[in-house]
Amino acid sequence: MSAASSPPLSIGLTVAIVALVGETPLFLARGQGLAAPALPYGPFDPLHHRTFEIGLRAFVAEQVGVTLGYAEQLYTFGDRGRHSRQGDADPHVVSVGYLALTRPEEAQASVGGGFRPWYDFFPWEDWRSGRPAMIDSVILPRLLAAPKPHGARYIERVQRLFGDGPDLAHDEAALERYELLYEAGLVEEAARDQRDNAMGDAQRPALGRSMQFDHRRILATAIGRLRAKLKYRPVIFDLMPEAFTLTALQRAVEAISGRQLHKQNFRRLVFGANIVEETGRLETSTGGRPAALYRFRSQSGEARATSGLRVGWH
Amino acid sequence: MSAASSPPLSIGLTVAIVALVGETPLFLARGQGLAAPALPYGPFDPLHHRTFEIGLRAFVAEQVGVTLGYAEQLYTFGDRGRHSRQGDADPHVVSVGYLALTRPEEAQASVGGGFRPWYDFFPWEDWRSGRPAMIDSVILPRLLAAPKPHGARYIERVQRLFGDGPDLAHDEAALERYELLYEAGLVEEAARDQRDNAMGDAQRPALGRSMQFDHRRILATAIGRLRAKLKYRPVIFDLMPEAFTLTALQRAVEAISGRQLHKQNFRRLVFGANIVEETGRLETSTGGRPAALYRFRSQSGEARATSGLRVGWH
DNA sequence: TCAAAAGTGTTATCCTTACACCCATGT
DNA sequence: ACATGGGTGTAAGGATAACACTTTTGA
Repeated sequence: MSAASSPPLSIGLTVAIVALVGETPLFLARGQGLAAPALPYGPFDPLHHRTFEIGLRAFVAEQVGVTLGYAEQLYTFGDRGRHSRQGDADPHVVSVGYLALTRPEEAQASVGGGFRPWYDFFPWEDWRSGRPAMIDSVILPRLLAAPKPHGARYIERVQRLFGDGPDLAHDEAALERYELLYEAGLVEEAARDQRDNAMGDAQRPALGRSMQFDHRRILATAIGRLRAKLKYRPVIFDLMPEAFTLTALQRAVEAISGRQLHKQNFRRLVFGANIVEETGRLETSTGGRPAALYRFRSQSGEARATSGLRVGWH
Repeated sequence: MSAASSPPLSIGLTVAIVALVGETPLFLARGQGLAAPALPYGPFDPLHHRTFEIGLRAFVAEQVGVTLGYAEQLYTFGDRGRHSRQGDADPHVVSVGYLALTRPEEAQASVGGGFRPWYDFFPWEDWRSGRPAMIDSVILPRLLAAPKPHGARYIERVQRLFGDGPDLAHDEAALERYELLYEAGLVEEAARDQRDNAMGDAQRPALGRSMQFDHRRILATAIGRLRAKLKYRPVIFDLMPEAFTLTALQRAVEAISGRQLHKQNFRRLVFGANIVEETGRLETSTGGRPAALYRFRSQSGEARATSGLRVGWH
């Protein structure tokens, strides 16, 4: 009856640490220069740390000197081969993926790595200036011309994830989109992972920058989860400085969700949720009329500072 | 850089297998009679199984003879002590929790365990006949009279999870509710897990039936996830027989979500989503006018058989 | 005086909610 | 005939989407 007879494995923690500087969503990457970047990861040692999250905060503080705010578990990645490289033996590391948020101030202070814009790795996820041209010029043609035999639902998935139907509002489906591109062999990781993949070497796919191991998949999971969470929990404020203008808040939500929002409706939403309060101060360096500075209204009251911003797109 | 230096741990799989017979949501429990039931669990061996899900299906088929339909990972539970009992040494089993669905036919055919109604273990989650009386008569008084010092947000959480605010529609918050009850010492597991808990032995809490280890927490996670999923993916059909009446479908959604729905609105929702099609047959044994039998419209077309049923409560 | 960004009032539209009612069958 | 559950039309109310406009600053 006991599960203790399973073979010993090592368990790792891998974390997507997200910060927002201005209108650019960033994540903390390890590895500079030419090599494909990786997410911070470290072993989980239950003798030293009572829970995953405690272990996570400890190794992040030690390894990269960043203090984490909000953290949540994403998914546990255990596929065989997920941690192998080239011709290595397979150590089979099972990894518990986490999403963590940190404030813009921390994004400067990191060591042994740097924060990078996440849309460099997922250019098809940034719809703030409208539907990215690459979807129609590159992604859809290649997806539909993909040589390999796909499942019955393949066309349906392509349509839902990249088509121009009403479901295009699905900003949360970042992982599904990445997985579709991976399956169709359009990201570099697909070619790297499968030697037996008889993909034409003629045109390298290179949709977005690639990462080591399955870390881009973990990052896609993090993006999707964060975008979903925005809508029902006020997590956006964990990415904001203490005080902010309403436009800055809107730009922040737009940056994370990768969608443009309607100004008035966004304001109504924010005020309706009773989620911010005025500081009384003004921000004058915006270039036009000075903007009122607000702060997050975390102090309980009976106000529902627990809800998120159920944005509907522009 | 490598995570391979972490100490060896054993990894288990624990699964909440859900079925629906009539209007009763069930899960597969191991252990009959007096002992607290447990969820099926088994070791994960990466040498035999390439992924968690493959390993899961294998051990479930072998152990309890049930064929799984839909399966999805829930959460990985790794807190120290989660697998200890009474005075045991702590083997620290990390467990990857899964939700799996199976058809009503399978619910009869299981061996070495049986399917049990999940609301026996979460009576406060069944709102189909209105707000359960026990919330006002037992849960709220005890939560508010809880002796231990709680976090700053405690009252806020009580209000949000069990109060009568507008957020009461939060059927998905099953895990949060269970955790609140656990923290307040109102479920048997809380007393069992903490010897140092100076809880008055006078009145045993016993809110709902208890389970072994942290399996009730995993089940709560499964319930919440399934309820959420219903709203954006047509998973309900994985719990239905081939053909069903619209009322049966409505009762199924009501059973899972624990809420009563409005007949006409539910029908409009179903037809609007273009998610079912008529079989042409009728069900006559319902007691009144015969009902049309429908089936799930999985065949693609351009119809969006991918969406769920965004129900709003009665 | 003009550009640039903040901030607001108001309307059209759709979706949600809920009322009330009719239909087909078994007893 | 009537009880039982299946099945539908339609109107009220509220949330959403988008229009166009005014205000306040710096250059």
